[in-house]
Amino acid sequence: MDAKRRNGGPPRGGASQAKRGKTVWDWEDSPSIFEEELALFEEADMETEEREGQAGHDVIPVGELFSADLNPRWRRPQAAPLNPDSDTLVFQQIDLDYYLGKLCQSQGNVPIIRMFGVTDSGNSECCHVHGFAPYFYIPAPNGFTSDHLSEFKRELNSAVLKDMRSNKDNMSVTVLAVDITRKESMYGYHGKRLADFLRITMAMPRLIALAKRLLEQSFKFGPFPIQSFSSYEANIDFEIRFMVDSDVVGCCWIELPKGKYRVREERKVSLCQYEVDVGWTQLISHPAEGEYQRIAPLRVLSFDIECAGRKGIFPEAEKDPVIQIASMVQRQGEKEPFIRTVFTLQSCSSIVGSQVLCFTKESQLLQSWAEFLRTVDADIITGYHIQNFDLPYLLNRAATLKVICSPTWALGIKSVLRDSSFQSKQMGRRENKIHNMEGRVQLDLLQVLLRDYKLRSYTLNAVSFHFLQEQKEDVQHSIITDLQNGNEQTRRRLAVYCLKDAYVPLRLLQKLMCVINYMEMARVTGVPLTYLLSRGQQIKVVSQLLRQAMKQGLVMPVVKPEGGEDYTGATVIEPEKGYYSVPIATLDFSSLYPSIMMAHNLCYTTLLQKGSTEKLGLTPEDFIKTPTGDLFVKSSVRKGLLPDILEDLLSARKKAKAELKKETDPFKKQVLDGRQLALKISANSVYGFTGAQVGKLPCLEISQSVTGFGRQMIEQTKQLVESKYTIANGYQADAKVIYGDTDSVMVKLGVDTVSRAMEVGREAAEWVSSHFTQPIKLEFEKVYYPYLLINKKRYAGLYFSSSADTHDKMDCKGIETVRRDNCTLVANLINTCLQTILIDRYHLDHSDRQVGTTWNILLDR
DNA sequence: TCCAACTTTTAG
DNA sequence: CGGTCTAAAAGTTGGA
Repeated sequence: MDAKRRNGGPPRGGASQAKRGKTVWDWEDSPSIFEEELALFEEADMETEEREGQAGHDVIPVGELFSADLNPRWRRPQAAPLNPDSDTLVFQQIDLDYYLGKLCQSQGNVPIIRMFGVTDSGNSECCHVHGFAPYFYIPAPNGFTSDHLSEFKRELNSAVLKDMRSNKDNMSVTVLAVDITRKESMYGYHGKRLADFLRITMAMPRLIALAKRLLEQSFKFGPFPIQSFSSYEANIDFEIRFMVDSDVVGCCWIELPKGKYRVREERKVSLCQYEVDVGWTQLISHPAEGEYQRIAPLRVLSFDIECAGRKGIFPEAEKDPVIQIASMVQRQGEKEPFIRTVFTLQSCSSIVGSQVLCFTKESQLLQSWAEFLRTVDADIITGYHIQNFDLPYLLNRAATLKVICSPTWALGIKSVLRDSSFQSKQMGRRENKIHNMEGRVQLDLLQVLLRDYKLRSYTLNAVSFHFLQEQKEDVQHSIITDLQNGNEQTRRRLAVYCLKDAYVPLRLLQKLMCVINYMEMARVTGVPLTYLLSRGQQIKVVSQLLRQAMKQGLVMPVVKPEGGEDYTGATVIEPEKGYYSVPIATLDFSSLYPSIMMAHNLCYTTLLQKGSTEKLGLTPEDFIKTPTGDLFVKSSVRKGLLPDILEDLLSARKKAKAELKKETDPFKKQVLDGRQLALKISANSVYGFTGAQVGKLPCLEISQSVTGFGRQMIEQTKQLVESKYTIANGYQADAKVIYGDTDSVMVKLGVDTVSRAMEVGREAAEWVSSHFTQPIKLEFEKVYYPYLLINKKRYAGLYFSSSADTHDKMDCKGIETVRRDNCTLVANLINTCLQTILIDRYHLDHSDRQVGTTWNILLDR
């Protein structure tokens, strides 16, 4: 009896049955709220379906666990037969990578793109895309003609072969092709002159860097002198190269027309229901518009493991066993998980609403769970801290017990662990474990939260409370082993805890709309979903830049990273510190940096490098000089790529917001809101990209000009407001800008009501806007009343925006209440103080004379 | 006790 | 290989 499944009455037993003396646990009261929730799932299931295996009484031999009769929900829907001659295959691609493989026996390895996806009917699919090869460019040397092509190719090929450390694949052809094309470098404006470039196509992606290095050092061929070549687009990931060239964006829908693809019956390498081969020019990529905005019914699996650690020692996979694995599987877009199961070591009492599978041997538990994972065939695997804990632990544990090393988790590819550490100015050093699982997207909720949310605490309990207002089942880590060594009731207690830990990430995923938001970001920026989770900000801009550049015959240079000096950023207006018991209007430039770049046509392609003006014979009408003294041509001469990208992003955002307003379907609303957000973030990261000094294409002329304009604008705004709103001009009082930071000014307009401040604020914003170039726009944002200005970047106030009668919130910036480097007592204390002096101000100020006097002393008046 | 250098955290 | 930006406050550390 290796595995059993039970379904019994309410939990019985308790401390009296525990083998270990004292009552370490105090739990045998009523079922928890979570247990009731689980039970409700069961009822819901019953209404819609006959009793399936889910609620049986029988003990099931382990071999039968995966039988379709017993666990019909585990598998995906049956895949209809696919006839490539008459059927078109349409699927949403969710992951895209490449591998090296042989097209036929005689030839060497070639890179093959692989797309994983899901069809509308929920069938999984793996598509091998053939025929796309990596390439890069170099400028053609002077006097180069097509007659030199073959010699160049031959020389480069032999140089590459000579330099290869080991020629494992026994390649003889590394350079597949060299062609002359007319291109222009995107860096700097040089009169729209196309020049000859050599497009060098290599046999494998990793040969690109090699060829680039050889050409950069010194390269001799034919009658040409030894020279070094700068390279273009040699640092582009192969996946991105393919996606840009074939107009595929992350998570888009792909159509394989009938007659254009082949179905694999044998030689299947994946566990997908459909596995097909197609040529890279045959597939159709649909832009994410209209019906192709939809999302396929993806399977999302969330899991959590429990280990029996030794007292006071963090569990180690080499020593401590895995005792439970809970899993929940949900279809994207549905409200509840349709699989709820926990695998336990040793017996465990039943839990209504979930399946309990008990094992006597840990190795069987692990093996069965791996089989479960393959059977469920999830598209997205989630959980909390799975990337650096659960998955590595399972893998190391399996290695220790010498099980499930092969077959592996997902594909026919062995899963291995890799350590990666990366450093950035922003994030510091960060160590991560990488666990390959081709075809399944690993979405560790902890990583998502670390990336996108600033929280006081990242424990699952704290996060759950923060977002869901719910506490976890409380089980101290120290008693896990005791619970395991107790009886089937204590192990049940543990299993409920484990199930909740698998359930909460699913809830969070839903609440934060992670899947939708990430998918929209992938679609907007054009990178694969997995890039968003494993890579930084830059790749998203590179992807967009390449797409835009390709349309105009521009190529992107490879620049060697060299850190330079920091450049000047934004201005913070010296605050007039104090407590303001009058309304303070706040005016903001919306999307300041993007709109500066658009208004002044700042781009790589419009930058005039030293001496270019004379060389190109440009008149002063053709270009502008930025506050930092850099020169850029006007859009009448050439429209920049970055302004183009930004316009696309911002107009798409406008469109998404308009659609959002009209849309009534809540699911489509979520998608549109996710898109709107992705577009905003993308627009704002373009500036950061140009200023990233160790980046793919830094251009400080752009970034320092942007901040330079920003500084100028905030000063000008201050002066404009203070010059117009004066007593001399017939206003009640002289307006005063009391503070401002980067893109905002706080103005004391001298009016005494919120509604009046709103009126004047709106008018002022509009008037100031008219002094700036389109699309720069100053907007009225909010009124603070009252307003406490402590210092630069530290203030608080009651926030009025939607209504002049009631405040939306108490807004605190930079103060202890929002900082995470104090204990909560400090935050609470300060928060109470602020509430008192901001919200209860009338009480203090007017009604209570005694306190009112103290108040005046405090305010120094 | 003071101060400069460094760290952490936020605003935008 | 990977890695948006600067300004600025306030706290910590360590040397004189």
